[in-house]
Amino acid sequence: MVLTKGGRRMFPYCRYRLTGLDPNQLYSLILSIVPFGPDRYHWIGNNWKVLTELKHSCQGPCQAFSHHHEPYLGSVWMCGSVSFYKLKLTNHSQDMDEHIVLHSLHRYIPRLHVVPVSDKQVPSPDNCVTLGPETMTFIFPQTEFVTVTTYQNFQITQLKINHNPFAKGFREDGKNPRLQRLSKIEFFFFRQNCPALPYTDSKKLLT
DNA sequence: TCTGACACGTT
DNA sequence: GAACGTGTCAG
Repeated sequence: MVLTKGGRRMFPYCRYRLTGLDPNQLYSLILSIVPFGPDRYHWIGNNWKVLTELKHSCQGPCQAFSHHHEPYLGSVWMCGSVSFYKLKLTNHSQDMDEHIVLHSLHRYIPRLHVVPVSDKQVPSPDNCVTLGPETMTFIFPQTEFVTVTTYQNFQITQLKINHNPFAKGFREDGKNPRLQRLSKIEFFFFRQNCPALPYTDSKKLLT
């Protein structure tokens, strides 16, 4: 996931489908992002490798984000999928916009907290949700990610460009003149160095 | 490694 | 048309 000073949305974002809730009970949904470990990683070769094994965690307290629709009855939450697309990540430790502050080049994993809420304790800016003993927490290992400020892996970049509508302008079938100019430069460079391979392979070699 | 300006696309 | 969300690129 990319971190920026001003906050960057997660993509892909966390989306869940809930079942088994009490249809008549109010629930708040909280997403927290916790460190997978204290280690700092580097992209070396074609893998993430531990660069430094820190003896003491440099992470702050657990970071949490309330779903923007809340609280709702269990029957409402179970109607469809629940998305946290509005959640933003930042590496700015002094962030004042309620984004989740993370450290670059670290591994994290999101946790979903389903919090039963009584009618008398409806959350508000002055009354935060508390994760009590009745809170149900779910962790999905496949949602683990590494934070970066600059993409390290071309395949991930390409995956995001192909699936994120806001990055449509960078798709190879797009009409971005900037990309077309780069393609011509790459093609020229490729022909000078490796004229036997087709053009599509040259782009992989050069990136 | 990180930042900010930038062009382009979505909402 | 404005605000916002993207990856790129130069420094």
